[in-house]
This record gives sequence, C-alpha cells and structure tokens, in this order.
Amino acid sequence: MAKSKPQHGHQNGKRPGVKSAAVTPVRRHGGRKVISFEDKQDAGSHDSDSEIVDHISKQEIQTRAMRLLKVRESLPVFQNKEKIMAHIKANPVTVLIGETGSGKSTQIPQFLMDEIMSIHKGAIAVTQPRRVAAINLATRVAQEHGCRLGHEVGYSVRFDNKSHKTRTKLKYLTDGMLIRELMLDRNLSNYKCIIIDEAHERTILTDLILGFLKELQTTKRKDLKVIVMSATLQADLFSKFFSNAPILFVEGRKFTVDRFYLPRPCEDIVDSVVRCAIQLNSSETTGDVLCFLPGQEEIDKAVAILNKVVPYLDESVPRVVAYPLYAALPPKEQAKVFDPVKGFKRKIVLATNIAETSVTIPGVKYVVDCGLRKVKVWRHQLGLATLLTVPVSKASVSQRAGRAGRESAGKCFRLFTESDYQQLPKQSESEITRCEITSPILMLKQYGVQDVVNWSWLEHPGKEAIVSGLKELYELGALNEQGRITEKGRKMALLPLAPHLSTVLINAHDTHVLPYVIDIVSCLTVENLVLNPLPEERDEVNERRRALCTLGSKHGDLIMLKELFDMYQALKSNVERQEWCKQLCVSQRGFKNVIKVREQLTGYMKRLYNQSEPQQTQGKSGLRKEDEEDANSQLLQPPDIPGVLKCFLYGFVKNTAIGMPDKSFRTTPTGEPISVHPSSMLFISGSSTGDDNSTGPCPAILYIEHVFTTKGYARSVSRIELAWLQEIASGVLKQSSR
DNA sequence: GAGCACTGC
Repeated sequence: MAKSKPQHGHQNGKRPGVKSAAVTPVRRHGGRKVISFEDKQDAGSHDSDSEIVDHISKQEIQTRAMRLLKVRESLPVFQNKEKIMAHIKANPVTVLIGETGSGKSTQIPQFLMDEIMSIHKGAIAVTQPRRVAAINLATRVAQEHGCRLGHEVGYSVRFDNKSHKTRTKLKYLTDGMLIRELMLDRNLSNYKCIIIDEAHERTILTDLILGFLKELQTTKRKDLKVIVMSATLQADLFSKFFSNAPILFVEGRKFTVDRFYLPRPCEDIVDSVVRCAIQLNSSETTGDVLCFLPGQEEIDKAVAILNKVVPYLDESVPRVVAYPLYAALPPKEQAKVFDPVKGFKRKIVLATNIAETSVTIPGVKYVVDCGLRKVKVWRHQLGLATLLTVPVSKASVSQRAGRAGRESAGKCFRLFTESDYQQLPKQSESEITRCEITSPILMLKQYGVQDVVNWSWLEHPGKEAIVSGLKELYELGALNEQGRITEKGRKMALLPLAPHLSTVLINAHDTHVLPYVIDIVSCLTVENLVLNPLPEERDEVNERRRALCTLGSKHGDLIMLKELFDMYQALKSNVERQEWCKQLCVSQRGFKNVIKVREQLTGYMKRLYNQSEPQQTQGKSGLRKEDEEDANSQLLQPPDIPGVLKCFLYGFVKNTAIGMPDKSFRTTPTGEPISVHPSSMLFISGSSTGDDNSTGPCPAILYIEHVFTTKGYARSVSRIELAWLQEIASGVLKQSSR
C-alpha cells in the first residue's frame, strides 16, 4: 500500500496529442481498472472521474485535458520551457535539477513529445525507481495529454503493462524494466529519448542504465537523447560522467521548512524523539508530526512510550495518536497513517526510511529526525551482509526535512547538533558500492561486455567486488574459465531472479522437481511475506505455524513456505484467506504477489526449455493450466524433500554450516560461528520441551541469507544431511574445475 | 530471541 506522490504538473499550449487521439482508431485495451490518481496539490481540478477513465468519452477526456492545462501552465518548468528545450535540443545529454513541485517528471516528457516527436519517429522512455511512481505519473500525464492510458502515454512495470508497441510515444517504466528492454534490444532502437528520473537516488539499476547509455551514445546511438533528472547534490557527478553535459536548474514550489538543532548531542534517540514530539505537541498549532527512527525496534519502543504518556497530557493540548510505519508492518497497519484524525487530535507517525521516498503522508507539518538509518552492507571478502545503524547523509537529512513542507510551511527538529550536521557525508554510500553485484555483472556479460572491470561504471564498485562477483558466477556455472557467459548463464540472466536462485530453478528443471521448487523460490522473492508478530502474539503465532506446517517444522523454512503457500491456495473464499493470514501473521498481499511471480517464472522456464514454441508476447494463455496440474499432481505424491533441498544446495553451497556437538553451527567456507535466526522454524527456543527427538539435532543447515547484526545469523534455514553436502560440494567443485 | 528500503522481458 505504499503510496508515492508523483511530481504534480501539467503543461504547454499546443496539445497535438489531443488531435492525434481523435484521429487514431481506438484500440481494445483490456478494459482493466485504471488506478486512480490523486494529487491534493491540484486543488480546483475535480477530476474524480479518473478511475473510470476507460469508460468516459473522448470529449470528456479532452475537456479534462483543457482544464488541467491551466494548472500545468503555472508550473515553474512550464515558465522555463523555451530555455529548457533549447538546451535539450542542442545537447546529447542534459542534466536537469528539478526541485520537488517543479513539474519536471510530468511536463518535460510532454514538451519533448510535442517538439521532437513530431519530426522524428520513436518513443520517449522515462524511468522511475519505483512502480507506484511510474504508474501514477503515466496516469496523470495521460490525463493531461488528453489520451487514454496505454495509448499515446503508457507505462510498463513488472506484472503490469499499459503500453502499446507502436502507438505509445511516452512510456513511464521502472528502471528494471528498461534494463530488461536493453537485454532484448541492445540499441534501444524504439526510443529517441531516454529520461532517467530520480537519478540521485543512485539505485544499482539506474547506475547501470547510465553506463549503458553512455556506451550507446558513443557507438551505435549517437542520435539518442538522454536527460538525467537529479537533485542538486549529484548533478556534478552526472555532468562529469557525460563529458560535462550542461546542468539546468529549475526551482520547485515547496514551502519553507525551518530547521532546529540540539545544543548538545542526545544520548537516547528513542527518548529524545518522544520528548521532542510531546513538546511540539504542546507548543505548536495544527499539523501532524513525522518522526524518523532507524528501525522497527526503536519505533515500537517509541510508540509504546507515547501510548503510556498520552493519558497524562494536559487537556489543553491535542490528543496524540501514535502510528508506527515500517515495511514489515502488516499492510492494514501501514494504511492507518493515511487516516485523517478527527477532533482535537494530532497524528504522530514514527517511521523508518520508508517515509523518506516511498510513502508520503498527508498533513505532515513537523519532522523530527534522529539522523540515523539502518543500512545493509555486503562484505565481499566474507560473503555476508551486515546490517548497520549509521548517520544519514546531508542529502537524506534535507529530503527528510522536505517532508514537512509539502503542503505548507513546516518545521524540522534535528536531534543532533549543528556541528554534527556539518560532519555528515554529503551523500550516502551508493548501492553499487555496498551491495553484492553478481546480478549486475551477469547482466553486463549477457549484454556482451567482456571487460567488466573497465566498463563505463558511473561509480566503480571496486575491483575486489567485481572479482568476487565473477568468481561467484563462475562457481554457479554462469561463466566459463575465460569469463565468457555460458548457455546456463544466458538462461540465468533471463530469469528475474538473483543468480543463486536462477541456479536453483535450472537445477530443479533438470531434476524434475520444478513445480515444487518454483513455489518456494516465488515465496523467497516476495518481501515481507512472513511477517513478525507483535511481541504479545509471538508465541501463539509460532505455535500455530509449527502445528500447521508439520513438514516445515522438521525440514525448515523453505519447506514451510511451500506448506503455507499450498494451504493459502486451498482456501476457498477471500474471507477465509484473510482470516487465515491474520492467524498466521502472513501477508495476503504477499501471497498474491507469490502467485504472480510463480506465473511469470513458470512462463519463463517454459520458454527457456521450449525454444520451438513461438514466443508469446503477453505471457499467460494456455501455459498456466498445465503447470497447475503439474503442481497438483505433485501435491498428491509425497514430495521428494531431499531432492528439493538438494536443488537449493546447488545455488547455495557456500551458505551451509555444520552442526557442532554443543548444537551451535559453523559455516563451511570459513568455520565461523553462525546462529539460526529466531524467526526460523529451526530456531530452538530455550523452553522447548523438544518433541524434536524424532529428528534429532540438525547435522547441517542450508540458509538463503547470512546477515550479521549483533552476531552472525542464518535466515531461511533448512535442515540438510552431511552426505548431501559432500555429494553436491564435490560435484560443484568438479564443475568449476572443468 | 530478532526483522533498513527498493526492484525485474
């Protein structure tokens, strides 16, 4: 339910799109529901008809576009149209600093559509790091342009494509989707112009796209226009990368936010956040409060304290209502932050970084920022991730402050000193330098890049990271000894999975346990599927899960996921499913995604191994039924659990640990201690009276993730036998020495 | 006895 507010905006006087919409034949377009678009800042344009866009007449579409034109003309970007367009026309690459509220994401693509596309053939792509943003922007721009969504203006995100191959001239897509398009058509021959929005966020995928575009522009696509949209702080980096491309600045329309610092550093951030919130509740007039804390633990603590304090507050101050907000929270709980509070009340939202970019909460006038965040850092030499609490960057701090000035002037309270602020890094460490990069390297190899170390990286991830990535891919059989991509590697690159999980699927296909394994892999790729129960419900929920998942309690989390998924699917009604999900503290939305992922993976696997079959453009059709039957017939037989777990072992040989006599585990690659994460089925609780006599202690474990927090934890853990480890580890060794 | 945030033909 993450809601992201898109750049609001609107534009130009010519509107040839309206004309073309009227003359082009109407194409049947699925008739699916169109996601409604709300933008509170465009008061006055009562386009409540947005959700029935598919049914309203052309006349109405055009009338609305006319109405929106007025709002568009008032945007800062619109007033600088001539200047901006002159730059874009004169340069192959333009870096555009467009502040929030400038209308850059909605208007500039439309200027281009009008001015450039009328002469040339080809389309414009606008990339976004998040799905919701791509969908919302496309919906808005289609309205402004006076066309139906999916005709001249459309979008393409995973599982949802509202664009037409030839007809769509402006397409909003996630950066992952554009990477996929690059893999299929290395020259991006369909496009005349690529706009990379939110480039300053520096996601791995945006970084990769910029590298590909630079290379393309100097080789096969000298005519390709590139526009990089960024926040101020990163603009220089992009300009330098594209041989000193001009930087344009368009100011936004945000409100001023006053900043306050602490005179001296605070000791306990939770305590300080609560104090600050309570204090401003009594000193400030209307407006809600958004507090940034690093993680769930701190947030739950703060909410608990606030709830205790609230009854004792003076009656003259607004009643405080505290809401937690983090990704692992059940969607229903998350949605509560959008409820307006009635009466003499004030909303205080305590959130992680999720509220920095992904979720915009209406009504926020005050921001309390503890200045910390949690970040996962990959250690290449150790092959594990560490979860660290670190100070945020200046860029982050200003982004967070900006959350207070979306609707009116606001205030931001920083729980650190001004001199601490001066010492913050300008920018957070980019993803590409702190993450595992096996998948990006495989993409480069699939694209045809031989020398990955000397590729046109926007920021070089470091030789060490690349070497360990190459080694990993070689061990998975994706690369040969010369570092060239293998047939298997090509298959892996085409699957929308981490290379390790692709290996698992390919193996499952070869050993005929694919339907079973595909279900598990689908569950693993969906984030926040199995949620963390609240402390007071924890034991009950664990007990329920254990009682229902008999195989999972014995074999571990992978098998549990399969059991849960089967149970979920066997439920008849939505009401039943809802209740069941609540009882087990699992996400229904998550399972809906699992079904989508499974469908997609099943389709890809089918295509990978059925080359003779004609390629289906829109997936689906006929393929599914058969596979469901496969899966069902598999259900009837006792599943080959060793066979299933061995498939996973092929992708995760390095993620194994051997059980010691004292019931602790030591990892196989380095022998360091590792503990089963408490969220795992195989976590042995102290009070357990142990009916696990039947199975005995685990001789060895296999885990999908190794994360170091207070100590090394194995997550998504399965019980394996030592013999399997010997069998597969030696097999893998043989394969890599070939 | 513990869980930053995104995303894919």
